[in-house]
Amino acid sequence: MAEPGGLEGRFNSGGNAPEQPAPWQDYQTVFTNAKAGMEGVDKEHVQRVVYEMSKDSAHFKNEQRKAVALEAKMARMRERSAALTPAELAAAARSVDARIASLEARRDLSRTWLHADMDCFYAAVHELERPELKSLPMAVGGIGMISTANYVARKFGVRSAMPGFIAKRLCPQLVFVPLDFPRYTAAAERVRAVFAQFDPAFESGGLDEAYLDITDYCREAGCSGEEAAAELRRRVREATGLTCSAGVAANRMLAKARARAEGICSDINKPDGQYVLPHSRAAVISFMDTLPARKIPCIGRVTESLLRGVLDVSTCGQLLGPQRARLPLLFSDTSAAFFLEAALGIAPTRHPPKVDTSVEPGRKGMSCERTFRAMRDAAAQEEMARQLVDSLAADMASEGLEGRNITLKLKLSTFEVRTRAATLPRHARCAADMLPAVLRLLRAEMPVELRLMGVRMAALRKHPDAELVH
DNA sequence: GGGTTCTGGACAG
DNA sequence: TTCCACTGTCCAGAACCC
Ligand SMILES: Cc1cn([C@H]2C[C@H](O)[C@@H](COP(=O)(O)OP(=O)(O)OP(=O)(O)O)O2)c(=O)[nH]c1=O
Ligand SMILES: [Mg+2]
Repeated sequence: MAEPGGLEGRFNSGGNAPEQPAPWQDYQTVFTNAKAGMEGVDKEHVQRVVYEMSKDSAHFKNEQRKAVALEAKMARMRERSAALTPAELAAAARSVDARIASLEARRDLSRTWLHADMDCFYAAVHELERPELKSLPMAVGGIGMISTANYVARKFGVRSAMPGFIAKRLCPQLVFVPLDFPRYTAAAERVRAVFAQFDPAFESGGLDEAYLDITDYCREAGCSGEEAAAELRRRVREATGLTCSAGVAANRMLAKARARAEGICSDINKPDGQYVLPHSRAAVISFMDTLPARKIPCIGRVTESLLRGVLDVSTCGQLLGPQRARLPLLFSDTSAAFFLEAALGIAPTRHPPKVDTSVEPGRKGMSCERTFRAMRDAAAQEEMARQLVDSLAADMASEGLEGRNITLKLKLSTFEVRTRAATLPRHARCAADMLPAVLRLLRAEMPVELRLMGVRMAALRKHPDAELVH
């Protein structure tokens, strides 16, 4: 998204706290971002435990390597920013302002969007069948990795994407429940049946969330977005026993950001909530003004720190401030355009056209990867490749797909990731047609000590004699 | 100049 | 089969093609 760039030293040259932070305070992992369920958590304690359990690991070394690379990129962008001339900045400001004006002229506040997100989804599904788990700290996943945790566990600082052994240290009584995708899929189906009542064309993002254009529903039911959200949550609870949170606003991005601002993903834990952003330009502008840029979907940890480190920007309002002229000069055209639209609170208000999945693959790629105990043995690695290719081929067959571009993914014991791709002479459908290329790619990397191997097929198409599934 | 392929990486859930 | 996952999308930059 972002790219090397230049700088503007005066904005952040001397702004650091005088006291040196303890090393664990400096360890910015994904867990340092507060999330739903984190109220009343001793964040310092959590951060210290995470740091102590990480600091001597290969994983930690790799994180440091990435941090150094990010720092270097930031330094290049600062330099470039500092080198910008007043003439360049003035010209850029004119074009940015023209773009803002034209975006503003086409702002569409006529639609009503709802973003729905299930609360603690995987954990809630398990609690449905085993109610006794509700009062126990529980995490879904294993000792290696946690997918999500219930509210009791979150109070201990346990959260998504946290390795289980660290979570166990934070909360020794933690109960682990293994992943059970068939259950989540079944629950998602029931939830989606409810979503369809409000918008038959709803778009799901993963198993547990969806974007709904409820404009038509509201008109037909003669209700407000707020009332529709309450009704949707009521029907979801009635049909599934699960709770969800909803954001309502004039477009999809705002609907999600509105909920993220104080519900999901916020410091305050508010499950089963709904959040409405009024359809007025003033409301949108004032909401965006103080909204942390990080709350915008697509602005992650890295982009957030680039914006802060290079431009001293942390809110959407600041994105539109004096620094706006630097955006197109420091970031790619697409990134800069995206930042502007996002900061203005502008996003698509219509569903994209549907693709016919009986003709189109319905996806761009399909992959399969596995983590295992460090492995050096070449024969064992080749056997692993065979297994992965077998299961990939089986997955592709289940959707009647064949592909022409195969990628081998390796994660070394050092956590360094390598991908090696090959374009096949013709589309491959069965494992036997994929394996030779995969083995060739693998052998070219040997000797290596691996902790993960994966295979991915792209350039997909539906093969001619594919049966239409149900 | 354009296109394509390959690689690494950000992001999301 | 584990002491930091797995699946999928998109993008930028480099290398290579014409
Ligand atoms: C964030 C995340 C989620 N998941 C899975 C587990 C989650 O239950 C499911 C939905 O993700 P989320 O909606 O991000 O989380 P959640 O539903 O568990 O909790 P919240 O109440 O805050 O919405 O996706 C992962 O497997 N890995 C991840 O890193
Ligand atoms: Mg959720």
